[in-house]
Amino acid sequence: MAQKNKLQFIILGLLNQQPLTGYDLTKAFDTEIGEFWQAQHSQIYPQLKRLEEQGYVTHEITVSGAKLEKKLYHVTATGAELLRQWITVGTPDLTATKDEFILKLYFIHSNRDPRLPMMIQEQLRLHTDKLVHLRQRMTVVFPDKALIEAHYGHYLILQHAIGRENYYVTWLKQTLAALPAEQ
Amino acid sequence: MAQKNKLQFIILGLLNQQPLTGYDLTKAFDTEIGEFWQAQHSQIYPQLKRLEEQGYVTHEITVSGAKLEKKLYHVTATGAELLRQWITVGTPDLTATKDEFILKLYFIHSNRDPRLPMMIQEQLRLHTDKLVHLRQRMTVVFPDKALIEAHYGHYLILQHAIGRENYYVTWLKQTLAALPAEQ
DNA sequence: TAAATACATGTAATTATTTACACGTTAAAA
DNA sequence: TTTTAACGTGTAAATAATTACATGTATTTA
Repeated sequence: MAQKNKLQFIILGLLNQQPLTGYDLTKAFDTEIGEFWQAQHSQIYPQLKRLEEQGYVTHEITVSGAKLEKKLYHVTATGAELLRQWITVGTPDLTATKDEFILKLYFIHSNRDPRLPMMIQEQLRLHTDKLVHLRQRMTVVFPDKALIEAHYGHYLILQHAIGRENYYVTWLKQTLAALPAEQ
Repeated sequence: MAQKNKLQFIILGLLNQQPLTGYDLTKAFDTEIGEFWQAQHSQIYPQLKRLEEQGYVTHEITVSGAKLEKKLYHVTATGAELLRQWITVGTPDLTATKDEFILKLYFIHSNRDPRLPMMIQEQLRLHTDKLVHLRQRMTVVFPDKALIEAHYGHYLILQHAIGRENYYVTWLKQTLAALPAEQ
């Protein structure tokens, strides 16, 4: 029971905060949720349809401008209950992170491999950029304590992501510094 | 080009160290590789067949006991070259970690939610156990410096995993301690 | 006002991954 | 010596996820 369709719960969770369109949901995966889960619109629209068939969400049509129809989805009482249950049951499976760089490292046997410095420097750039981006988001999304209290979980996961990237950057720097000097 | 069949490279990388059977490869995903990638035997056997059709690996049959046939796979010259290329090209995509617990946190809005302490404590147990297990592996796999030098990449990823879990545990403890006292 | 970008919703095809089915051997423990 | 666990190799079915196809509207910028 590894996957169990987590996407449905994420959608329910997002809709439980406020009614959204499929397009809005898709965008949510580009920001904070995207830090921990990804989904394309081609996965989201069919999932919304299924959730509606099962009675967990409903939609109303609104019209923007002259004729553009939007479907604004919101959770039903049973949908909210399903969400509550998902959050309440245990989460005993630690899924392994699929990190391609780390995977490559495994196959490098010598600390004198000439590719190592370049590889680590590339990751250092990427993870430093990400860290900067996350810290920036923290200041934008949580400028004051009232907002932290109103969206505590969101605050926690941003804080967690920052700490995680910070560790990654620290580890990369250390690893780079520990490499033998080039001959 | 998000996925690009990384499994094939992992298999090539493992076979490049020493000839292995499909069964051996499957087991490798239970230990260190499993820390960063998972695959079942139902994925591995067909992949081995495809790699052989493409000329990247070959196999020889050995017999264990009276009649148990094993297929021992090893990489070809072109297979080794494909592996080398994969390691050498850049790794610019930071794939998001899919962490179900963190996902659930996002939908908890108040730091007074009665489920929070229980949820964090469960994760604390899980990640502490994992940390203990990883540290244990470090002492078992790398008892001396010579082994570290011979398998530097393997050492690095174990060290990285330990640091990552250590951060996770620290963050969970901190988060638990920062929760408001129960009423 | 024309063009570009963002908004908006879907389906089809392909690939990746998991779970279940299926069969047989060998070595170790009870 | 029997039975259990580990060894060993595969396929089938279902689900998850990505990429490509397909179409049209509204708003903003040049």
